[in-house]
Amino acid sequence: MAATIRDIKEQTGLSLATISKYLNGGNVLPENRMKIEAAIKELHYEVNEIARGLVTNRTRTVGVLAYSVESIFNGTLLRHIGNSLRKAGYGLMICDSCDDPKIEAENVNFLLGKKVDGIIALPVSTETDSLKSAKKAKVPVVLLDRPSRDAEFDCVRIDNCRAAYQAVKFLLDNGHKRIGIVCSRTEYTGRERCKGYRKAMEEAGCVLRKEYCASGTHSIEFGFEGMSRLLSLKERPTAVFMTNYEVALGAVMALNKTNLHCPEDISLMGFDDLIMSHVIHPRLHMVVQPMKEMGEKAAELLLERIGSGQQEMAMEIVLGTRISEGDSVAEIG
Amino acid sequence: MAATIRDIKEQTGLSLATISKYLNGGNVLPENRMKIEAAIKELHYEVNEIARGLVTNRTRTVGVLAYSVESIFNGTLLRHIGNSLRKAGYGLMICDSCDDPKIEAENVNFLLGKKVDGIIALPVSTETDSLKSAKKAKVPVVLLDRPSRDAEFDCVRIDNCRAAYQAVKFLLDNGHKRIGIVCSRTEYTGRERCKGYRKAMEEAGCVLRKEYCASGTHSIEFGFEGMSRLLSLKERPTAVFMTNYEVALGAVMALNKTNLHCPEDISLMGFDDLIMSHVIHPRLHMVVQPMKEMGEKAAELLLERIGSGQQEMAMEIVLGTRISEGDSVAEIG
DNA sequence: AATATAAAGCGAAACGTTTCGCTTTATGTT
DNA sequence: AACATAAAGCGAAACGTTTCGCTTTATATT
Repeated sequence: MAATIRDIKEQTGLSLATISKYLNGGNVLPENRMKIEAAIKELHYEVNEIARGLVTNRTRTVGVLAYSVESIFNGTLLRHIGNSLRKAGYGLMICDSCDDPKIEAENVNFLLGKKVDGIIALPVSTETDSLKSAKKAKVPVVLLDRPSRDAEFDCVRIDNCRAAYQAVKFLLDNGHKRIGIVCSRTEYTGRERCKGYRKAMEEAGCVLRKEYCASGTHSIEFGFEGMSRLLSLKERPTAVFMTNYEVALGAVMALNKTNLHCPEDISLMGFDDLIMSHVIHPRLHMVVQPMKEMGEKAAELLLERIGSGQQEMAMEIVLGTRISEGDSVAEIG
Repeated sequence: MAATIRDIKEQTGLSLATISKYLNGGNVLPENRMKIEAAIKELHYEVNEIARGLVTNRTRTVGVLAYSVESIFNGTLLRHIGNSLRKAGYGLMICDSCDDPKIEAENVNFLLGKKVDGIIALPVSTETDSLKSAKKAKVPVVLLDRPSRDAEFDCVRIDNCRAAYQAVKFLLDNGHKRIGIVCSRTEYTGRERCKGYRKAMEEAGCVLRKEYCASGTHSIEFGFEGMSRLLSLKERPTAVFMTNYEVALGAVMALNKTNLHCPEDISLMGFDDLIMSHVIHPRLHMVVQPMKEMGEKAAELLLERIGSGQQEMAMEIVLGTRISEGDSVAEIG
């Protein structure tokens, strides 16, 4: 049906090799270049990527392994990854691990079967055994957001512990001492952020009260529940750090249910600058991650690895974060 | 590097044709079957989908064109589409249109270049010209959530007008007469839902007050702003219908900012049963769409079209909705 | 036992590119 | 004018499958 390089050959009288050379940016006499271009236009020729893939062993397709495709955080990351890859002519085949390591492992094999040129993975956990088969098949892997425990893969991420440390330090600097945390402990990032909280508190000589640390799952529900718990304490915290978007959303809803006000009665510090924050009243102080850079860097690094072909030492790109100031933190005592 | 069918041939002494037949589920003598299976295991053979694709002209890959990949609604749909397709051995290549028709058009061509076997599209608008090139290339297209203006493509969706009608009818049946609406008018679904609202109101003989209809973009921001507007009216509505998830989220936040209570001071009806609803207090009444069925049906229909090969008359699958009752609607007067 | 029929196997061509090694043509140097 | 060198073009093989049309083998029927 569709025109092939052979039709171009007939039309121009040139050889397949020459036409192929033209298609891949090689040098061709101006005269022949014209001929080829005319023929391409006339026959609506487009190169068949499948055939090309068969001989070059390249599909110009990258697999994206997301621990969950329902999270808005990942949606945003996905957009940036996609935009970057597209510019390079790469498509992305996405796989949803549904937060299940078993599905993740299946997905890796599926992607290898589809002969992707590389994989960007937002892994379910730091236990990245499922990715070993990719390594064995010499398909480059770049982790995003979450590193592997053994640091055996390239990784683009932020320093979660440090980011949390700075956030809590900010609260401390504003005079807060009784600082609570609503954090998810089900995934790496949450645990790291919790560490940062502890470190800042300890350094400041604050006691780490067990009842100030509400930990649970990465969900709006838990954010609601955790915050409710903190608010019902006899001596409730004067400030609360919420370790991610979903948790913050639930937590703010819990606060709204009471007749306490932010920042008069309680100060808040969130994590992840997603659209919600523009609408919550008062505007939240929050740690912002460079989502765009994260997606772009991951894409960039992966393309580089694909290009080089050889297996290099794993590298880590750790991007900086900053605190976006809102009106949710009061200076006290 | 990897084993090919030729290696299996050497190992077993059978012909390529026979092995290929086995691989594709054809009949082979038990004895030979054993040999082949042993060889496959020993050599870790896996069929090369690229080579297969070249001759069958099938990639077992489906393109998904999403108007935005940042919306949580689409994330959920994506998960269901992905799960269904995967079961059939299909991968999905996803493209983000960023709510821009121009990008959408580019994406279609990109997908055709990648030789996808079919496309599931959540189009930016009902103006689906960009998909015509897919039609020309005989690549089946199934629209999801939003139909095409000229009904020229298969489509899986709900009856938005009817769903909204029922929701508003529910409010009317509970004695409400002054019913407001916060709706997005930037996309098809929002406009249809608004129509349903009007129809129900008119049928009930209620005046359609202009100031009760807050319309704007599909965003949390607008939900917040629109609801604020309604709440500040001298004679404010006794009930408000919010036409989608984002708008509802913003609207509830706006309500929380005031000291009005739901359902004592105002009743609420939302749209889309996403996780938030389990956490908002009080639990929202809402229209729920069968997201899982939508994703599955779209996948199923597309696979059917891919299988049949021929172009059939476009069909529409319109799924039912229901109202999930919460505690946000009071019976009045 | 002869024959008809079904089942299994086979060789070769095809799918649409890229690439290797070689030849031809053009350009520049002495 | 002869030659060296660079540039462009070419034919053929290769990539790893599937599939077509045919042959061989096994099974069933009379």
